[in-house]
Amino acid sequence: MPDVYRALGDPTRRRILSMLKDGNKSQKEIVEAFEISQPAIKKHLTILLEEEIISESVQGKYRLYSLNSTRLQLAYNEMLHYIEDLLDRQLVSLKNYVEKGEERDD
Amino acid sequence: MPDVYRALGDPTRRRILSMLKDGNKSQKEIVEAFEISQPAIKKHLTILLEEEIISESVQGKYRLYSLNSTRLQLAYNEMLHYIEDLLDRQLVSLKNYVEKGEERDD
DNA sequence: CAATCATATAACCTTTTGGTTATATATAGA
DNA sequence: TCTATATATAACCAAAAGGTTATATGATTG
Repeated sequence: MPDVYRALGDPTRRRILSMLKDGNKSQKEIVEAFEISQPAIKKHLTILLEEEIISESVQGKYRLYSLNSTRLQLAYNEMLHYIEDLLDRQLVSLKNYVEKGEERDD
Repeated sequence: MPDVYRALGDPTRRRILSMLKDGNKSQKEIVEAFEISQPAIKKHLTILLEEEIISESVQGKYRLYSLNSTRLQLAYNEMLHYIEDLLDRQLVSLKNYVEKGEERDD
């Protein structure tokens, strides 16, 4: 079972994911958006692929990366579950929070 | 700002948190519940304390640990919010999920 | 106060993580 | 086909993470 925490545990990887939110990106584009080397980026991408948080597709000489929404949503649910269980009855405003998050406010 | 991903990123630490869900525990009790050494547990506790996910209170020769629910919830909200932001419009059934989770089903 | 029990700390080890540079491979185009 | 460009891989490095054992400290109790 893939480890979401591992995937999201690094700030560079979170920045990569945020980039992909705005549409698929080639490895080159990602590399150019950071100050670290291409092999370093490649390693982060490999980890994100391993944890199935992103997907890869080959297009000519380019590699395109995209968010794996399904997996992210699973991760989300997994985390929700875990914290729900932890906080149990003390979980006061989570439903509230999500509702606010989606439709902004009451 | 403390790094919640760091605190929650380790399975042993998540297991410790799950233990504390069932009531406050002394360090000794926690150590006994795991197969690793007391100093190893102590290190995990220190990290959780640093990130303010748990609190400590001295009681005689014991150290009692308890969940810091507020902080824990903030931590998860931060992570969940990040994922929400990633999924943005694609986040279809989150509200649904939470509602079902809370009031069972339709 | 001596012994015991719970916790703290020091020193050390191995593996993982996140990075590097140098170089190989593969595809596209002139 | 030769060249330029995109990506992959190898070899290496330093620091952090997660663990160990040995030992010190501090509180409780016989």
